[in-house]
Amino acid sequence: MAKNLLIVESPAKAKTINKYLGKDFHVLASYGHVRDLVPKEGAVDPDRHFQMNYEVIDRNEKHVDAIAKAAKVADSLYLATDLDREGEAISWHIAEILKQRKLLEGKTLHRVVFSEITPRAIKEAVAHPRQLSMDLVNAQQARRALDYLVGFNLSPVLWRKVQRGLSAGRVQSPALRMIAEREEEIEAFKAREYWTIEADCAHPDTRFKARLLKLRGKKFEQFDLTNEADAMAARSALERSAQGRLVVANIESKERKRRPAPPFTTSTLQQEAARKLGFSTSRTMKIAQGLYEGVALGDEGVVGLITYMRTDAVHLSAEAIHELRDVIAKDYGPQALPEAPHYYRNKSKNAQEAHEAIRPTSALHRPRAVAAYLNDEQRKLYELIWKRAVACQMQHATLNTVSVDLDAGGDSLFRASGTTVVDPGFLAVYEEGRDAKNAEDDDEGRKLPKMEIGEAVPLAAIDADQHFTEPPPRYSEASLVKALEEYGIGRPSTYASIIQVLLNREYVTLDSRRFRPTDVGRAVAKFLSGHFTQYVDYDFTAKLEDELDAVSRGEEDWVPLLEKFWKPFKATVDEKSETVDRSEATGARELGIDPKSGKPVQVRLGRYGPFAQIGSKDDEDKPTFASLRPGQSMHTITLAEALELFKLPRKLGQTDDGEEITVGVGRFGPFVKHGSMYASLKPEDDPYTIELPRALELVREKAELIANRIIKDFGNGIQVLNGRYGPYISDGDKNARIPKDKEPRELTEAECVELLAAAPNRPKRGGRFGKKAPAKAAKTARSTKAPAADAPKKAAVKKAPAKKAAAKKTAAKKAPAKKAAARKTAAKKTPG
DNA sequence: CAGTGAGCGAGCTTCCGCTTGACTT
Repeated sequence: MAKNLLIVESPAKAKTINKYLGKDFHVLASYGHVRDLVPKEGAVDPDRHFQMNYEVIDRNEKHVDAIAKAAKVADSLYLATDLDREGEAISWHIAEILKQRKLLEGKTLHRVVFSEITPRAIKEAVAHPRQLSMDLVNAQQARRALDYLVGFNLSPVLWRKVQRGLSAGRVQSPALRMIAEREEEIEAFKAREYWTIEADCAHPDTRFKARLLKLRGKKFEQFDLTNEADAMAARSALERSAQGRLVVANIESKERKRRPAPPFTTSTLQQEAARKLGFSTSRTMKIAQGLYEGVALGDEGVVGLITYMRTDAVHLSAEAIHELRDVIAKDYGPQALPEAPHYYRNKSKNAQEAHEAIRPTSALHRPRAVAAYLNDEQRKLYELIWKRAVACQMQHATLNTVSVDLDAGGDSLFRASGTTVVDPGFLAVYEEGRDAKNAEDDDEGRKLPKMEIGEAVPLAAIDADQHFTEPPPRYSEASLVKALEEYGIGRPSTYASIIQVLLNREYVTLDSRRFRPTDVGRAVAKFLSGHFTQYVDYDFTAKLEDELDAVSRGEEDWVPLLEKFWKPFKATVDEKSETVDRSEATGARELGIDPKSGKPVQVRLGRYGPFAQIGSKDDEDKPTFASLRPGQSMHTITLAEALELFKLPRKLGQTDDGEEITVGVGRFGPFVKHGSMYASLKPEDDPYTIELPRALELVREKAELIANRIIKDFGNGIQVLNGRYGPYISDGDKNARIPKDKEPRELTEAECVELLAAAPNRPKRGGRFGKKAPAKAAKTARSTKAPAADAPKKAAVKKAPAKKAAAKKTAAKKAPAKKAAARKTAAKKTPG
């Protein structure tokens, strides 16, 4: 048995390191954190020096046990978790657990760290162990406690003031704020008209266009021409003074270098994969995880193709640079190889740099060579990572920009620019994508004809074009991640899940891959930034990081740090809970007066979302209510649109048997009702205009569906049914899958009873509390165990209803037609 | 599963950051 036990966080890492260290070492993975605060109230006690109540994370219990078992027979323990704050804490927690289980007696415990997975780095680390840094651990505990205190105190305020089940946190709330504030900017934006003037030059060699640079002795600026009359006048004047030609007044040629982008971090990988491959952040991470864990490469066996994908570091190991340079010289020639390697340093302040940048584990695994073993998405992502890493060590590109000034007479000038590549350098392999095009991009690759000063260039036409400034764009997943990283909010391992939280809470929706805040999202963002300003400030995390750094350097103590935060925070929570009015917090609006009743019309945010209301609860007769339609927002709805909502339900007519047919909008969208049967409208149907024949058709379809749903009915509640995922058995309470080799139609009652008994227990719906999916259920499910073994049943019972409801919610949401986005078309450029 | 929204107040929700698998109605 191995004498030494070494613990790392990731099992893939454990596998690799095992190979490097040989027989004397047994390498195990902790699978991330092993202990965490109990996920309920009172996990941190501010009254008792912020004492923290930890427990082993359920899903990692088996890994902890494996570590404990191996520790028992080992002589020495090496805790080799990541070298950052979180990694130090994991090591400490493992040590604490082992101490509690009395497994450390008579053993030596070492802390070792490395920031790259190479044989050299690992051996070096093992040769130079150190002790656990309690300062670093305490910095982590402070971070953990603060996040808990913010989240578990702010969220309940939202439950009381806005809506049940909502959440707030140090990271998610500023992220939401960004999206909500961008929406306000867009709504407040007033498009400005401006005109550009271009000369269309008919040079005998090449036709080209030139932008107006100077008009009647004055430098031409964006808003110098803001209406058609002025633009036309300017154009005519230019036409008159130019007299059919422009004279070359000046030629400037400038050479400049372009340097390759640094190798990928999590954030830049997510951005570039979105730009170039159209991947979502979670897609990118999933594919990268697969490449990291390993791919079967024929004779070579299973090989991890990339280094760790959750990193904020841009540095590369010496070995990696060496190999990249070899490949560059071999594949692209010695002139593509700079004399010295390029070293990159991190710009983001909160970087913890526990890993290398994301790179191929070996540059020798060229994309073309491994392509056969990868699926489509893996191939694309690997190629991107490989090229970026190779390019970052290549020669810079040399570009030449030629600018020609053309005199139009009357002290007016046009300028044409063209940029050509003198030496492509790294551009031969890879160039980073861009989010927004600018004028310079248009010039790129454009080659102007050879001209000389004094030469007259024939003028084909002078064009004046109308433009409108455009509002700032809504955030995409990638641009949100970029913004978060710039503020130091969130970590590489959480970028994708932050987005998931905002979506799960229904704070935002993705529309054409851009974030739009919902009414609830806007209400929460506004409430928090208005009443808890400093805690959802974009700089809150950065300031916290400074303090945590001081703690980790041993200059400050973590308890006073928390004390300093907690007192004013708690006071604010208490005060706001008392004083803030609920309808103010939810952003209620008065729209005007209903002409029919003379009563005021309001939009408010209720338990089930935004709704319009005519009259108030103090009136003699009760107010009437109507939910807003999908796509409508309480921030933008008009009185007329709101009144329209009250036209439902409509009576369409009667069937022969005297049953009434009505159409209305319910929780699950527009529907036709016939007796007690409801049939959903299709996306192309409009509840306001639908007529009787179409409604009857929908009713008939629904009846048919119900008839076909039942494959077999045994009369005792047990049925064989047709569902979304194919046929299944149900006793009304519990469902069972049908084995592949069984024909559903031929199942006997006894077989069904047996299958139902064998099926896993599924509790009934969680009733009215099942509306939202807790982020945790989707993400970590910490409180859930397999119902087997010693797990308390309660945990499983708790989780399932929420998950079920969440699935339904999304399914129901797909049904209504997407509102066609009305877009302005004329705008081409934005100022600044 | 299908028209709720106030208020009464059972019991309930919620954070961030480390890591990988599990499985539908």
